[in-house]
Amino acid sequence: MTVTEVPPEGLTISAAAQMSGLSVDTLRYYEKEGLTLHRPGRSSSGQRRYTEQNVKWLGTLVMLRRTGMPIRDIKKFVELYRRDGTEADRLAILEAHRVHVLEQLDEVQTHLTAINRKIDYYKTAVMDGK
Amino acid sequence: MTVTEVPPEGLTISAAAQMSGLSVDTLRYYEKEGLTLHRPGRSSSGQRRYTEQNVKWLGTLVMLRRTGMPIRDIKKFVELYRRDGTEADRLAILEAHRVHVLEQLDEVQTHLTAINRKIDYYKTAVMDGK
DNA sequence: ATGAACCTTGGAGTGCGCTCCAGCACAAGT
DNA sequence: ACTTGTGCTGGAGCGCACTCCAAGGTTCAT
Repeated sequence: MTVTEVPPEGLTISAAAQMSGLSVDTLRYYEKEGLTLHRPGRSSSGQRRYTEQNVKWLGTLVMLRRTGMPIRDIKKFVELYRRDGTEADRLAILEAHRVHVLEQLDEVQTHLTAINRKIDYYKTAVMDGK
Repeated sequence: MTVTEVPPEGLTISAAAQMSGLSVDTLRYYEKEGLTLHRPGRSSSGQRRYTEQNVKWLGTLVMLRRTGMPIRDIKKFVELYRRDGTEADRLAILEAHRVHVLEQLDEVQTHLTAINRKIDYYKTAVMDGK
């Protein structure tokens, strides 16, 4: 039940980049920073091969990054993730992050209504000929 | 009907910083970058004095920044703002920005539901004793 | 009148998150 | 066989938005 087929021999880095919405450079950078849950395997000639599991984790990284979690915090999360019995800690991090995201959203929404007010003001001003 | 009194001689930079939620350094940086609508006046000894108008504009800058508008785009907006008859252009910029903010919000909200799902998963996992 | 607390400037430095590059190896299509 | 494309590494470079610093001036309370 995969959205897009991942062949058993794995995806090339460019394919994984396309699927995750990240750039090839970013993928290598994340790996260098230790953000991958498992490093992707290598072909006989040393090229990365991404499994479906690898790609799924990239999705998690995107989720965390695009909600504003800094690289170094993600790193801590991943390190936890790699050890068993850390479920409670992972939960704590996610819940703290959730609160953080909600605060962000709230602030942006407040500013958004101010933007809307300004837009309404200009719409009237422009309509009234300059 | 001002929220906090602004004396006629104006506020010091640190007072303006406190009111706007920006740092003193950021205030000077924004001014250097040409983000102020009007540069604040100076005391006899050359210290900045912020009027209520100045402080209000800082609020606008905060609104644009915290919704993700880059400094260089704000700069263009301010330059427009300083010229008369640019109301339609200002409106266009604000509307484009509004769309951008809505897109951002939407993406973050999507990721948020994914975070919530993960949290629910861990809540169950943790409850079931590790 | 001495010291702390504030302000000024120009410019250097920082942290973040990529992004790009050189120089090389391998892969795939024709 | 050849050419084009893709991949590898280590490391340099970049854009952004501040943030800090040195060196000095002013203000004010004790």
